[in-house]
Amino acid sequence: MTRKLDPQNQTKETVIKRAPLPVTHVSEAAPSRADIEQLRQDLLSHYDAHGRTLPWRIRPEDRARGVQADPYSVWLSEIMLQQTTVAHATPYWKRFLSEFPTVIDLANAERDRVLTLWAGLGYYARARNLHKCAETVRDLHDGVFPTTEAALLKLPGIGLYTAAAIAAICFNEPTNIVDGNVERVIARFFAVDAPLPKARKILRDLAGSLADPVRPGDYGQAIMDLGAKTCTPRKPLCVECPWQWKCKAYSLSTIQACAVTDYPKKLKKTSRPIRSGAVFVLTCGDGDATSVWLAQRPDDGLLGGMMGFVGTQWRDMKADDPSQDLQYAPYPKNWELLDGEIRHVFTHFDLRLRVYRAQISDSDRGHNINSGHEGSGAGDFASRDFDIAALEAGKFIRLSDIENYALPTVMKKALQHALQRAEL
DNA sequence: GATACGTGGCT
DNA sequence: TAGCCAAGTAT
Repeated sequence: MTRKLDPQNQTKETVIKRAPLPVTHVSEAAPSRADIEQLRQDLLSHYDAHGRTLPWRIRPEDRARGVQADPYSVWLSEIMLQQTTVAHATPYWKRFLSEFPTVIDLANAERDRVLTLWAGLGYYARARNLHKCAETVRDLHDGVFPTTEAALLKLPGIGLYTAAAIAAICFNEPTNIVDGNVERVIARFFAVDAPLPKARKILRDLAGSLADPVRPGDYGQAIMDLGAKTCTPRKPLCVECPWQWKCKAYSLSTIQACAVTDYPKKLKKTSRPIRSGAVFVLTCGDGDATSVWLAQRPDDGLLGGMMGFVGTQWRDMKADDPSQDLQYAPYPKNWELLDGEIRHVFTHFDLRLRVYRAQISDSDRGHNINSGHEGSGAGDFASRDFDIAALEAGKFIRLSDIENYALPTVMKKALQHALQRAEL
């Protein structure tokens, strides 16, 4: 039996024949062939009996009849589920599929519309790549998803995990599906002492040694389910685990040498720095006609391509200087610094955001905002030069229409803050 | 290989 | 509260 389970590791013939397990990292030798067969069977039986019904999965009875999943909806789910919980992603998946029933529909959509539907899901590069990927499938693949792991891997936003998952689930290719769940299950099963993230390669190889080539998609989903529902990060339910009989961490835990949750070992994360800055919420009109000034952020970097309020840079607390805030205002006006701060957590920093607010009349709007070139006076804030580029990129958006714009959560918080404080 | 990249839920 | 975690990818 020749099969490739790892696109990064294709030089050798089979998965079973891996490099010898490094004794320093693993507490026990690899399971026997017979054990591996038993483990596969245990997991798949467990999956057939208890597998979750998720909307992008085909139903068990259809699966039994050999029906294959739809690559478009599986791909959509896999991208959305990257670093995201099922509960959070599911409503988005339904909305996307409803508005874009096929990959062609998605490719033909405006990117801004895609970003709007994605708003709130986070990691917005996923949405930009999602659209790019759909365009690629439309333009380079006749509107049909490629069917191999290697070809899928070339598409934007599809990495090692997603390519393996789609190829296995939709096309029955015997790939090695490794996500965070699998890493945890495998680290416990083999009691791998090497800490994450350095242990990735070891865990990947160990995972590949167990992966089932006959039902690769079911196996992959089964082991991910096992990690999500049974072999959970905090309180694993070893009592119901089909792999308990061979699990090294469980075995060690029964002789009180360790707890199952000691695995996977991981390096301590450095604490998140705190950054701060300010945003300016400029409103125009009132009541139902209230509009706010929003600009599209540059395509690259944080919240790339999303809409947001104009503001200062977000800098390390120590480098942030509130006395300079008004130089970044989108419009010369008597800005009110609102009480309180927005707090928002990003992956790599905590943000504290001051919110300024000002209101302009419709006459101001017509006269100044759209021309935006005055500012020759000296010293007077009301006549300074302001950021014309930011102005030209922005526009007034009706609050009643704001759901049609790609506003990330941090900006929604700022808007809420400004509107609430304004009422006081 | 390390770092950038969102958000919400749970303890 | 503060930290951890969730079906990772791109650079």
